[in-house]
Amino acid sequence: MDELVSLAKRRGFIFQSSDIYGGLQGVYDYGPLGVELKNNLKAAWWRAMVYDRDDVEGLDAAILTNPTTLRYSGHEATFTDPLVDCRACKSRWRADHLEGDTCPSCGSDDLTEPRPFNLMFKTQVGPVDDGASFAYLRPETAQAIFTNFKNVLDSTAPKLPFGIAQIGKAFRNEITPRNFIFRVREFEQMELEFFVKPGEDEAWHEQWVAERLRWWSEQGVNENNIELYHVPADELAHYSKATVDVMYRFPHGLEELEGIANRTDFDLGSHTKNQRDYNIQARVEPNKDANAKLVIQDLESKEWQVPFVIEPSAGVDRGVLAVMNEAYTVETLENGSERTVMRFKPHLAPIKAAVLPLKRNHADIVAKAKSIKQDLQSLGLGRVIFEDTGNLGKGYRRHDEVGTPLCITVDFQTIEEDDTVTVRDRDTMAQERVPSQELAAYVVQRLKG
RNA sequence: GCGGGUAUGGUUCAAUGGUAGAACCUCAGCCUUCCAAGCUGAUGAUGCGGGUUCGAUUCCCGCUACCCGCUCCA
Repeated sequence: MDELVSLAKRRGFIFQSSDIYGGLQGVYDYGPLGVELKNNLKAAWWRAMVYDRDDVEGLDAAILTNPTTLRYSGHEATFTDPLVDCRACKSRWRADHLEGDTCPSCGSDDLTEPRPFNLMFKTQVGPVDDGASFAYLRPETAQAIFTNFKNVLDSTAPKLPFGIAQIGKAFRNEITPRNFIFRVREFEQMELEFFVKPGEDEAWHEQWVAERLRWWSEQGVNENNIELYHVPADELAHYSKATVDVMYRFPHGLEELEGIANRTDFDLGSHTKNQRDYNIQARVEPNKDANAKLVIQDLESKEWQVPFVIEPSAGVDRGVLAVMNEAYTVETLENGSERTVMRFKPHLAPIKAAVLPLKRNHADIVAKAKSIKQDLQSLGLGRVIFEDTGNLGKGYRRHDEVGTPLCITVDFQTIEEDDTVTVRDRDTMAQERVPSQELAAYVVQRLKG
């Protein structure tokens, strides 16, 4: 982990946030390469979830959230202050209100450990902080998908099963942020809420677990480093009927990368009005505030029903960490020297290709290299850079370390003889001469692999 | 939140009660230079605040951040 952290900083992937003022616990910034990597990962998710499917729509909702939303979602009840349960009389106390280690009700000392809650960030709305008007920073992106359920239904007229996908920031006042970007207070989620007919939920749940494993594999995450964890009933979140966690072998241990939950009809059932008109199976609090029915009509029975929802919910930052960990390799070369290589899949690589002039002070070579850089950049593949280094070998190693799949070198042969360039492969270090005219097509082809 | 540890250029380390040295990186230049190895030169650091002291990077206290364990679950 230490090596990864120092590489991340040295090469501009990830920095401590507010670094020059001593940092801020559990908050990190993404640097020039980090933002590319993260964007690429999110784009890959969006492509797989939205573009490649015909049954999912996207959404980008606000972070500031009406407290009522989080009351009915159950978060206000479960994300509150640290609580201690008395096993003897089943009473529950705020840990900071206890005097000593005994239950104020029955005197028993058989208490649970304080449960670390109060995870939601609050902020005041409007310029005057009189406490009367506040909002939460969303603790998950999911809730806005539920509260927009009718809007999406009305605007896109989907039929079950269908999903709504969202990528965005979420905030939790973690008691113990730790392990670099693994557990942080400001983080990004990629969440799909996939709505299905009640009764078909379990089959869809299994299908989504399989689909998500396939996707992580496509991102270069070795299946040998993944384990599924079927969350036991007594550990399930308040909304869940069943949850399968995708556990990844992070540098600090086996931990959750993504959770795939069967949230039943809890969320829509909690947020809908006229709850009694529908056969809601989850136990929900009576809702007196919602102004919309979050239901969909069954095409066969014509009945209006609250669908079940399967939620694959992945951490973007955790994904970045996993992908970086997978990519990180140090190998010893034949001449005894070492090189560090980030073996990112090409679609995730922060820099797709680097164009290097053999001599930095040879005007024709430099001009040709810059021209090729512009040509490749215009292909829209992602970031292409002109690498004006004084030493070609150093340039190659530098790009190995940031995971650039291809290095293109302009030399004397290019300008004096046959207008070919060398393309050097990050993983094999093999070189191939390619005519300049064919370079664009060649690069496109290579980056597909 | 509890217990333990750490904090020196971008990175990795060194040193000292008299204000810091290296390697690598970076930058500028030279060399028809394809895998970090040549030459010349340059930038850059004691996390923050307080105390002790003639003087603190060094000793003490507090804070902050990071790491390990408990905890957690995107």
